[in-house]
Amino acid sequence: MAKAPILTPRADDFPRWYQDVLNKAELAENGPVRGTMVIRPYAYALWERMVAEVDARIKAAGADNAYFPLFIPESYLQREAEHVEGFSPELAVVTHGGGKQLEEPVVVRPTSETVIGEYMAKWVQSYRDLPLLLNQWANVVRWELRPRMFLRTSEFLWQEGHTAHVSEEDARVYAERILHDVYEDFMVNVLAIPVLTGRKIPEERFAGATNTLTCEAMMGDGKALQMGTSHELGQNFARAFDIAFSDETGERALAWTTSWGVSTRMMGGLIMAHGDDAGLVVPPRLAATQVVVLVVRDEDGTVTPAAQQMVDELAAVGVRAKLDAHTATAFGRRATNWELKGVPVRIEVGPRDLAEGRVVVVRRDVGEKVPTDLSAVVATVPGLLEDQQSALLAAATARRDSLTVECSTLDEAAEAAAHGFGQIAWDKVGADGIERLGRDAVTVRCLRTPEGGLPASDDAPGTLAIVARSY
RNA sequence: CGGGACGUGGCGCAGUCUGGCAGCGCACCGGCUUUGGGAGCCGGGGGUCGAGAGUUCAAAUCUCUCCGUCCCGACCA
Repeated sequence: MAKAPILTPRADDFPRWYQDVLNKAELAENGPVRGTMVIRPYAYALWERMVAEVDARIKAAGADNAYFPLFIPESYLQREAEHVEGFSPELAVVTHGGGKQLEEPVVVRPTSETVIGEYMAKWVQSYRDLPLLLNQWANVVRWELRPRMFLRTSEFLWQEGHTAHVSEEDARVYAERILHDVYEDFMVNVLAIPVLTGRKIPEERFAGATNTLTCEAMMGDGKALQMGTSHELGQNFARAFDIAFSDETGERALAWTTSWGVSTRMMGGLIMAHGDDAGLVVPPRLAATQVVVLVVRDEDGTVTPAAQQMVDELAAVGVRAKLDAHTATAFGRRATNWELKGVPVRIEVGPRDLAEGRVVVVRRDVGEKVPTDLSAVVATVPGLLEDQQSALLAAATARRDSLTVECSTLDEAAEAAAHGFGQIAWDKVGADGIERLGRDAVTVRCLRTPEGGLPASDDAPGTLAIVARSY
């Protein structure tokens, strides 16, 4: 019997599908204040996994975690002209505290370049203090006109790295190292999302940066999502906050700084990159729960212990497994719920299976059901998880590539962006081209060399532009 | 911030045009029967109809103001 679909089909209404997934998979809901978001436990567990994986890579890149305050003196923001101009429209400003009007308003951090710059200036005296490599996990606030859960909320969680270096070259190399070794590596190998790394055009640069590098991913509707950025800040913040040091020759010099971040926006990317009409699809390496062992029914009380034993054995070989023995709820509903939540592998165990010495193993991505001998399950699951991990990346890559069109005119590029990405020679775009594409809500997502590398400048010869509609 | 749609138990909606006891499906609670893809039957509980003001004997329904949500455009991770 045909049931009404649980989720609005993606092809019918993608934004509605996204909302449905958030609700039905119990990921998040709106907070009481416009633009704020409550992250529910299942989604927060995924975020914690992202944090763990990204944090490990940041530490491997040599940065140390620290924490800087939520409140920033308004005057700090004003020290860097472009920075304050860029962020003013979206600042939350506290004017009262302790029942009195404050002498100087404090802003709730939209990002922490300014406070951290102030302290870097204190901590950096000598070239021997450099590079100074800091990171913090924090919440930030940017008042949003048009919030969308996870993608653009007024308050979001992120990681912001801030570094200071002796030379422009060192800063550039480090910003690129973060882009590739931390962000791209995490997104490709853990999130199974193929990202295009590239250089932002000046209009899309971070306020106060001299160069912004980005990871751009394609979502299920063909639109682009900026999943992470790494900025070269030149000496702009060093000058504003006097981050200066004595070099080897005793000369006083200004440091070169970088900053870089990824946020809870990645949750939105995860949902929209892999999700299907049955719900979320979580790549196994990310999944907080990789396997759910589902007791179909258990009249005589023998099935649940067998299932629990399987969970224990899976845990013993390093698989994050969970037992679902809530047999008061019908089997079909529970199966559907785990699919909504995107758990990579479901193992169904019922009395019939035990009698036959096997279980049914179901893969979330393709829905394939494989009867498997009880004795072989624990040994096959890790390989199954890895297969699914690579299948997700392969599928996402194939889809992106098939929706990426090489174009030779702006009209072709705009047409390509109606469905996916357009690739066009950057020198064919220019200011007029940006205006032309903008009429179709298409923007330049990033610039790349023909080999997929990072262009050394905004106008390097041969540079290609990736254009798309974007979130 | 402009254009459009919409706010009615937790979720999805009808009722609004034409004012007259606040309803339906799902979810929730209890009982029995069930359980291999969204269980069935019986019995329950839950809503100041987004907020405020106005018109009226009477407002979910008419008028005004405000707030919020979603979609489309200008800004962002």
